[in-house]
Amino acid sequence: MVDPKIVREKMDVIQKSLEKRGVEFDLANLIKIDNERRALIQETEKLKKEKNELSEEIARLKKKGMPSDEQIEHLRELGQIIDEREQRLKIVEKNWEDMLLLIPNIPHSSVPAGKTDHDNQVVMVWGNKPAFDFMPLAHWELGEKLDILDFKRAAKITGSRFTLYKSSGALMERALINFMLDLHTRNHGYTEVLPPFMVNRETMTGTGQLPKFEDELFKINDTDYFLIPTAEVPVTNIHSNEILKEEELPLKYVSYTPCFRKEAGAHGKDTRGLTRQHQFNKVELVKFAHPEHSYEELESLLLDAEDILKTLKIHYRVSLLCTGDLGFSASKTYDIEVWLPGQNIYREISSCSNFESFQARRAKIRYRTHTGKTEFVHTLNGSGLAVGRTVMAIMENYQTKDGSIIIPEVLRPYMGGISIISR
RNA sequence: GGAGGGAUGGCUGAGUGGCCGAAAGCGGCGGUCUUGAAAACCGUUGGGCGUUUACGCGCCCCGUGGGUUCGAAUCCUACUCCCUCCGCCA
Repeated sequence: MVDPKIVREKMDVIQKSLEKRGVEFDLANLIKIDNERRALIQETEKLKKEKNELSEEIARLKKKGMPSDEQIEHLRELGQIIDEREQRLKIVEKNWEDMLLLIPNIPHSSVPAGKTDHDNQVVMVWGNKPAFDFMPLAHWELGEKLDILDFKRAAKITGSRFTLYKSSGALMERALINFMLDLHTRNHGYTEVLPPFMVNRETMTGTGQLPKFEDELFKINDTDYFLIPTAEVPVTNIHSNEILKEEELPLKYVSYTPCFRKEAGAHGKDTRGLTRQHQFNKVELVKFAHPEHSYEELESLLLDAEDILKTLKIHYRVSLLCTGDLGFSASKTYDIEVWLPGQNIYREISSCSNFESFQARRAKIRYRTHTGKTEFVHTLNGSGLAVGRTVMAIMENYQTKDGSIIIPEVLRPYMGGISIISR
């Protein structure tokens, strides 16, 4: 949620932000509702003050003599008027909040203007495309030939966009999860957490998935629980409604979870292989940072995520997302895009964002400053990394002419020492 | 799933209809004392909203929502969560 004070006092800032993002929103109406809301608050509070004073008067009189019937009758009437005002206020307030929750975050000043992902800026490139003296295959071809990925049977079991991993494929997925968790906990100072994979509506609202994106989520029938689309949701909400100590910031968590997404609107896109699934595994990095240091923390978060690909020795580049491609809750986002020689494309494998106080305000995550005040923390997160897409990247980058896959050195201890997957 | 018990400030814990936003203790912070520290003593110590240049003033919050009452932390009600016992179960 954006700061309501900014909406009220610096409407042009919000207006510009909406334009940069290419989002339509009736700001004038929101301001109108806010004014109505505040007028109602002032009116009811004035009445309440009057009521409180009279009430005390009656309490005093009761001790000595009896209060008059007229006074009690007057109070009763006052109470009725207040009830009526409060009911109106409640409606207006709900309306106001509903609208506020639909305003996207304000992009950071360093975010380039742009409309689509074509306007994103490549800010760094690591390594080189591997040279092959044969036509490299896409991972789905390799996976089926090696009998380690079975898309047909997954479709039989559930439906499209699911995968059955087998033998070394399943082993590699599991190995990567452990490798990533170990690297981030041992080398980068993150605390491992294993959260619930279902969350309630309030939690989903805290990180910004609700109310706007309900149609992208899987909801459990007959409950108000949702399957998480990313560990960001449960992990960021670990500290919802809490006041943290300034000196314990930044808090850093790493979490493995499966992720469930409907991917509405992506029909017909990336239908083959592991790229776009309704269920996939991800190791996620989450930080709670001091507002003064959150952009430094974003840079180090990005490096922590990059470290996985560096250690696996896979070529990638980093893009800075433009205003039009930026997610609803984010102020600034870097995408790590891994090279996939079998498909001849770069593909997003991690997205690292600073949400500033946007999620913290929704989820009420605060810290106490040295002066004793409470302020909202800044929340950040990034994939470290998407596991299925990492399997995909290893398969395509480490393939050999005969269709085998060499296991990256660092992964071998996690895979029982094997160095190659072949038929 | 069945039967009971409970939810109060950072923590422990009083409070069963009217200066209770809440006693007391612990913890935290500031101070006195001390070369320094401890102990002791004194003071201070929740959050949100509205208004205000500011000092301040006002309103709301005792798990959450509704209700009774002139007045609710206190009474009623629904829900949520926690604890104990029984059943079931990985």
